[in-house]
Amino acid sequence: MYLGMMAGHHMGWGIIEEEGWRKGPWTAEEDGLLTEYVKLHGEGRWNSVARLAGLKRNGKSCRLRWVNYLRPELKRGQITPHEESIILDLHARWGNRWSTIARSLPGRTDNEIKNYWRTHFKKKAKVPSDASEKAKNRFLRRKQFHNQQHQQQQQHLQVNQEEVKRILALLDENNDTKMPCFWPQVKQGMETISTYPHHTTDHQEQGFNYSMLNGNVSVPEASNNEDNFLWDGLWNLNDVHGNFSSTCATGKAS
DNA sequence: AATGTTCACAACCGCGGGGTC
DNA sequence: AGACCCCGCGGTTGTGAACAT
Repeated sequence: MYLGMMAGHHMGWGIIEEEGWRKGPWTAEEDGLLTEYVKLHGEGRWNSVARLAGLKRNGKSCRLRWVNYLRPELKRGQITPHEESIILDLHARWGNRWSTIARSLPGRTDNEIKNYWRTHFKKKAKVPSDASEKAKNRFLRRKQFHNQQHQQQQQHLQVNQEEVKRILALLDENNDTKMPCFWPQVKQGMETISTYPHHTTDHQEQGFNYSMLNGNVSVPEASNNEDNFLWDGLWNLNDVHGNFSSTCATGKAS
């Protein structure tokens, strides 16, 4: 995807600023240095990176590169239809609070979601025109392709459902489900899939009625593929209910 | 085939909040 | 108290790819 292209050659800039900071696309070598730095020192103290890792990048640039691109827990690939529906839901609720929305989509960054929204939905608010109709058609074609991919993904997910139910049963036994940070995550290949309960259809009237918010954890019925596993990290809805710790938020450095 | 338009996304910027001295 | 630093957020820009005409 974009990685090889961006890392492989620069696109006409890669400027050295007056202060000596490099700007523009990151090279594979810089990525390696930054990754090595984080392995050794952990996330944070970004302004030390230049000195300690031998990078000619300012802290801000390093942090951004790590958070949006190099973090190992990042999901690659297209936004799935169910991720899209979460984005729509949460955007309707919170507006452009991209980082908040991103916390409900493990492996996705605020930048990614922001870009996705701008590309796919911002223009749709305008009056339909020929051009937008064509764009819509293109989008639908892509979406159809995504759906196919998603169905394949669901097949993998079904394998994990048994595991999730097993964990939930254990949690029920221990009556321990009021600990949102304890919500299980299931590994699927390189991806970590959070397993929050599915929202009900009337969530827009009620705020978010994800059942676990009251500590009542239930496994969603396997009604259909599209909605079945709409479970990603909504314990981070502390903004809504104000009483959930977000310390388990994905990817946040301490 | 050439040209124009739109999409996708990495990266930058400015700003503000929180912590520390 | 306030100056400074670090960090994170949201908005914007720039560029190549993909698509349409």
